[in-house]
Amino acid sequence: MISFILVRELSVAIVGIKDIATLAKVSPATVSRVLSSPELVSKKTLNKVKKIIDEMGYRPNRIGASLRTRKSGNIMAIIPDITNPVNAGIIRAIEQGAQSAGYSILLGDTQGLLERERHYADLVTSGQADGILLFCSRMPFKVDSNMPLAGQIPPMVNANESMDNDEVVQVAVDNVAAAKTAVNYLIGEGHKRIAAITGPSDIPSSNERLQGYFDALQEASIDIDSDLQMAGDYTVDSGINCAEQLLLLRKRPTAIFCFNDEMAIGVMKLLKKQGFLIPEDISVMGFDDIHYAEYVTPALTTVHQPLHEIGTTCINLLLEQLRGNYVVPGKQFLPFELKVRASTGPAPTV
Amino acid sequence: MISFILVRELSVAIVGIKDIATLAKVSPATVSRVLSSPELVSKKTLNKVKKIIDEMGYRPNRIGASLRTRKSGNIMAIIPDITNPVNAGIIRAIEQGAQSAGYSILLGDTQGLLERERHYADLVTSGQADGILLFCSRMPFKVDSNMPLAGQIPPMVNANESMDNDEVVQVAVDNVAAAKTAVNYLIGEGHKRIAAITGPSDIPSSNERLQGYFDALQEASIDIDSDLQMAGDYTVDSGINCAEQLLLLRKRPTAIFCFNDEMAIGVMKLLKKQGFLIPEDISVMGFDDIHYAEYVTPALTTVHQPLHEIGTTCINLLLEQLRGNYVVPGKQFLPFELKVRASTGPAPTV
DNA sequence: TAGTTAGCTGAAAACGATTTACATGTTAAT
DNA sequence: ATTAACATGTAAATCGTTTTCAGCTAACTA
Repeated sequence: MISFILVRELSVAIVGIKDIATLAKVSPATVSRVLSSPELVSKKTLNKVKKIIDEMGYRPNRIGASLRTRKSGNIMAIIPDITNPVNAGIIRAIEQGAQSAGYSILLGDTQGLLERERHYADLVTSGQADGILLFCSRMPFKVDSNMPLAGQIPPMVNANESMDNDEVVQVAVDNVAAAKTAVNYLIGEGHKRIAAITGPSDIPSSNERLQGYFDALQEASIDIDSDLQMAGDYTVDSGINCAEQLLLLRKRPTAIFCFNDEMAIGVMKLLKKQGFLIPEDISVMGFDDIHYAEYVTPALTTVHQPLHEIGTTCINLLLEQLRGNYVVPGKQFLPFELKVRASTGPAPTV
Repeated sequence: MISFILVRELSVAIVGIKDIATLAKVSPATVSRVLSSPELVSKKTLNKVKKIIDEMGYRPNRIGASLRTRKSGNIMAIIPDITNPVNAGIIRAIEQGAQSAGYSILLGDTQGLLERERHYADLVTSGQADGILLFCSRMPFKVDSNMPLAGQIPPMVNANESMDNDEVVQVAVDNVAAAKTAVNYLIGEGHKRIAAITGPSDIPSSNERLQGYFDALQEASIDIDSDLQMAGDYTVDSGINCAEQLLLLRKRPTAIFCFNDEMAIGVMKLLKKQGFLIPEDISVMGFDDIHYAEYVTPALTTVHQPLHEIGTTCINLLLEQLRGNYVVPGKQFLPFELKVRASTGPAPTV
């Protein structure tokens, strides 16, 4: 218990730029230049200083530097749920890109609470982060909608969600096109009664998927039956509940399109429990293509999202902004892919 | 492109403690006190200053404060893979605990690379973080093993892994006991040929589980057959590969104990593909109890790890250290639970 | 009334780097 | 030999806080 304060003084933080300067018999400024603009200092002093730095194991204090340069070297990632494999996959790619550009990721799991989104967004206001990666759909800043957005918010990119503000740069899959593709495939298999289990109604990406669902049905001249639309909340349990409701219907659907894989897994669980055959009785389609979609039984047909690509695109667009370069705002779409597996098939002929 | 520098100057960063002080006609010191020790300032000035702070939307610059206080308010989480649901689950709990204590989590995904572990550990040396949550088993610092560890490393807790250094505080499930429980259960079901698919041999927790496996067999006087131990790498694919090898054996196992659920899922996939019945022909046991274990078919019997509890315990022990309090080093075990589902059953009677 | 105390407040010195402006030393050109 | 140009180095200001120390006022005690 001789205490960490002591410890840190002694073994870690004691050596500063001034100490190095003294030991190398140069000024602190020279040491600083050795580290950040070595081309400005003579070979001889460069080596001399570098050697001392090595010997002493000197690490420049980032806080001191940040204060002066007004750059923290951190990027704030604001995420509703890090436990969600889609988010985790994207984050992983982001983290890689950030680290190789010398940035660190600050992780903020908000549990969907606006309050916490705001809190984390404030970290950039307070200098702890230089930019934001936002995985939710709400603007975490108070903005004056009469003024151009660019002047009001820090560098930011909206990842894998949609905001209704066209002035923010957004990276995601084209949800309406993707959902439409999925439903078209089901229609192609002869399905006419296709149910949709959506996400929460306040989540734009869910509404976009719903739009794609409508579009596909409309183009195929299939009547839209509102009994076939159920609102889930992206959890397995909600998939189970919604499926229950659907099975109670007088005219059951022959296919169920779930707006994420979790709910699809729930749906399959219930269907199997009730003795339904998948896909012979009812086809099940997911969305996301999480890792496990492939391993449930039957393997889940779903829409693949390119998580790694989404992540790298996000971080690149953010880094570009952080470099002070202009990035054209608006949605940037990445390609999705329909993964046809065993959970979908032709509509029953009865 | 009129640039963020401009932007930030104008709309965000311009108001500092001095501005508030000037406006409120007090000294910066008083403003600081209003924020951090309001009991030291009179009601009247308190209100006056608070009002100005509100009006101006002033947020203290954390970097400036950090420089002075030598506390960054950050905790470094060093994780081999954030995509792993076990890690993600723990992190989520940690993040909550950290945030309510006023700390932010810096996320470092190392992809298992020592170099990156070191890099992230260095962030505390450079003042960017005050403590470390380590999800791997290697010490990311050079330490002199002749000296007590306490003086050489910053506040740190080892999460869900094992380090062979008893001086570091560690939080996890008792892997040997857990594995032993799992294998005992299989033995109780009449299995005698029980295979083990381990993790990488350089991962302590995997070796601990192997030890538990040995212990259980030994106590039941079952001969240990080295053909039945396969080294996987915690991926679904390695589960598939190992299962393949096991099926090629002249005397096949009647149960397969996988050291994580991913590999168990792979094993089940292969078994089903080859027409084996689970658990009638072969029982499959996992470890971790990830979210999806419940939803594969048949539902996976596995060892449940209390992720949330592990997370909160980790963060609490770290916070305790950060407060300067002594924390007794060594392993702290959290209770596991055997979840018996459908993938295991009595040994075939042949 | 004088002296003490308690309660507030302010001035100024940190914290550890970067960076500007300037000084020195060296070389090359006239 | 003088000067200009350049290479190299230094001193000092700066970033935005916190915190120590001292000072002031008002209230209380003797």
